[in-house]
Amino acid sequence: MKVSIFDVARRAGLSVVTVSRVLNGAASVRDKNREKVLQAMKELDYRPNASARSLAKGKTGIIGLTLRTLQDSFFDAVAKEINDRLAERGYYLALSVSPEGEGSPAHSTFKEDRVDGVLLLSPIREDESVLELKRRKIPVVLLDNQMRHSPAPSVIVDNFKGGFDAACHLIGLGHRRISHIAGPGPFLSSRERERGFRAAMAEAGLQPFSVERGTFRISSGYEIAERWIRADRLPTAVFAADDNIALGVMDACKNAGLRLPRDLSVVGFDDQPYAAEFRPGLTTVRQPAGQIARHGVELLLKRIEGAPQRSVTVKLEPELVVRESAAPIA
Amino acid sequence: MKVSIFDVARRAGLSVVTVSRVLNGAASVRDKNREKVLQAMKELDYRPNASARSLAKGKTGIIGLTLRTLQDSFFDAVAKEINDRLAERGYYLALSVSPEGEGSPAHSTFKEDRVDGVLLLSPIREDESVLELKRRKIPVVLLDNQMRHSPAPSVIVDNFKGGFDAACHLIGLGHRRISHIAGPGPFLSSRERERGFRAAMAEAGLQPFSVERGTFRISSGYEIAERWIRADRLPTAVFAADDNIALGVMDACKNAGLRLPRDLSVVGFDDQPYAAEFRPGLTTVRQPAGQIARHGVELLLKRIEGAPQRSVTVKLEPELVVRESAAPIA
DNA sequence: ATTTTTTAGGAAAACGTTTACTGCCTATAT
DNA sequence: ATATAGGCAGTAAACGTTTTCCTAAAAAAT
Repeated sequence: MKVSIFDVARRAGLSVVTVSRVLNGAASVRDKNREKVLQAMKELDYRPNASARSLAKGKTGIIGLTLRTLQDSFFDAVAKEINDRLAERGYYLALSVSPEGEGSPAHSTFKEDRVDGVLLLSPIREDESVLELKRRKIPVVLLDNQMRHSPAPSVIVDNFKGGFDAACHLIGLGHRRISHIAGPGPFLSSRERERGFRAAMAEAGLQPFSVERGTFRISSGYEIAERWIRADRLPTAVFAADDNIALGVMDACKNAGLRLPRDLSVVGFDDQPYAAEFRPGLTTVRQPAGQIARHGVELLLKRIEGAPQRSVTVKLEPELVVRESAAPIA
Repeated sequence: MKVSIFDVARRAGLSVVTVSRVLNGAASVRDKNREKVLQAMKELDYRPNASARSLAKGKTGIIGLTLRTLQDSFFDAVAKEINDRLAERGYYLALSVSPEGEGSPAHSTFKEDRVDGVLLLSPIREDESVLELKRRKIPVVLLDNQMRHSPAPSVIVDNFKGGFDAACHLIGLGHRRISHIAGPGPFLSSRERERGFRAAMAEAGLQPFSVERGTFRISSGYEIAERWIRADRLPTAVFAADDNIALGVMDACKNAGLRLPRDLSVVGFDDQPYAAEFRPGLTTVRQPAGQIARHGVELLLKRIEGAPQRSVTVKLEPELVVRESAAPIA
C-alpha cells in the first residue's frame, strides 16, 4: 500500500537512483526522464519517507527552538518568523516550551538526536542543557541572550538604546518628572533598558523622578501606579520596562479618574499586539522580532551547513513606535 | 564518533537485539544483562537514532497540531497541555501554525509522512487538508470543532451552556437591560454562545436590550461601547462573546469616566490570562483547555494504537469564573 | 575516424534500528 | 531420568532513502 521510491522507479522505467536524484534536485538527470519521474510520482501520489531520508542523510532537517512560554507575544512573533524562515530553507521547526531550568532542550524533542541544531530564545543562564548540546556538538544559537557572556553565537537587541530612545522621547515632549519601572533583575534586558533610561536622563541633566522595580505583569504596573496615586506623588511621565507594566499603570490611572495622556504620559517596551488596541494607543519600543528570527536562522544554518565559523554576536536596534499615550506636557 | 547500537552491544558483550530489547522495555532480558546494557549505554553516552527507529517501526512518534495562531491564549493553553500529555505517552508534538485555508496541515511538517496523527484545533471549515489526511489514512481528531458537522472524531465545548450560564449570572444579579456582543458569524462557538444567551433571557421572560456583532478584538468592543455611550444608550450589563471584546468595552467605559462595575456589569468568555489582571477583574466563562487537550490526545492515540473505533464526539462543559466585573444592579 | 572528455544512469553498500524466526538452555512435569 | 515447555539471546532480513563508485553513451577534440 505504502508507495515507495521503488514503485516510482518501476513506473517511470528508471532506477531508484534517478528518482532519488530528481527528489533532491540533483543535476545530471535528462529533462525527459525527470518529467517521467515527476509524472510517476504524481500518478502514485508518492510521498518520500522522512525517516528513511533522515537516516540516509544523517540529518533530520529539524531545528529545535526552546523558550520559556508562548504567552509572550514577543516570543510568539519570533517563533512564528523562525518557523517561516526555516520552512523557506527546507527545515522544520520543533518547539520545546519549558519554564527553563528543568529539562529545557535536552528535554523532549532533543533527547534523541532528532535535531540538526537548536535555537535558544531568551536564555537566562547557562544551564545544563547548553553544556550538553555543546558536548554533543549540536550547533546552537542564542536569541535575545540574557546572560552577561555568551556561550555561543548570539543575536541580541540593543536594549540600552531602546531605553535611551524612550527616555529621550519623553524628555523631548517637555517632561521633567520622569519615572522608570524596571523589570526583574535577572534579565539583562531589564538592566540595559534601565541603564539606557538613566543615561538619557543624565545627558539631559535630569534626575529620575523615581525608579521602581516590578515584574513583567499588568498587575505589577497597576499596583505601583496605585501607590503613586494614593501617595499623591505622580510623575508626569513614566517609562515602563515592558508593555504589560505600562498597561497596568494606565489602567490604574483610568480607574482613578485621571485622563490619559493629559495626566500621565506612558511609554512601554515590546509592542505587544494589544498595545495598539487600548486607548490611548501605547507608545512603545518595538523589538525587531522578525530580524532576530532571520539573523538567528541565518547564523544557525550557516553553522550547520557551512564551516564552523567563529562565535559572533549580532546586535539589532529596536524602534520607537509613537502612538498617543505619550503627549507633550500640559 | 557517532555511537550506535552496535557499539553498545559490543561493549556489553551481547547482541544488538538484546540492546534493542532493553531500549524498548521488552521483557525477556535477564536482569543481569539488562544491567550490562544500561551500563554500556551510560558509559558510551549512547543516544538512539530517532530516524532509524522511526524507519524500522514505521512510526515517527510525532503528532501534528494545526492551529491558526498562537496569539490566542486559549489556543496556547491547549497546545501546551497537548504537548505535555503527548510527552507523557512518549510522543512528540509538531506545530503547524497557519492562517487556515492555505496550506494548513498538508503544509510543512505534514507533507512527507512525518506524523502518526494530526490534531486540528478550531477548524472552521473542512478544507482540502482534512480531506487529504483522510485520504492518506492519517488519523485525525478535531478539537473545538467549529463546523456544523464533524468529519472526524471531535472534542467540543458546550458553548450554548457557556452563554446560558453567563446570562443567568447577570440576570441573577438583578439586571434587566442586558446586551450581548456576539463574535463573528463563521464561528459555531459565536453562534452557540449567542443562542445560549438568548435562551436564558427568554427563560427569564426578558428581551435582549440589544445584540451587536463584533470581531474577537479589543478594539471591536471599544468601538461598540463608545457608540453606546455617545448615544447615551447603555445597558446595565453586557455579555461579550470573548474576553477581548469585554476588555475593550471596559476600557471605553473607563475612558468615558464611568465607574466599573457600578455603571456597567461585564461578563466575558475564555478566561484569558490577563482577564484577571485588569481591574475590576473580569468575570468570564473559562474554556476547559486542559480537558480538551487531554480528551483529544486520548482519542487520537487510541485511534493510532488501537482499533479504529467509531467516530465519537466528546462535549465538555465550560465554567463560570466570578470576579468583580459583574456586580448586583445599583 | 579515433581518442578524450563529459554526462547520465545504475548496482550495491551504507544509514541505525526493529522484528520475525531459530535454537539453546534451564526449569518443570511426568 | 526423560520429555516438554518456556524464557533468553542471537542471525538475518527488513525499513526507504542516499551516496559512492562505476560503466555506457554521447559530445567534443584531434
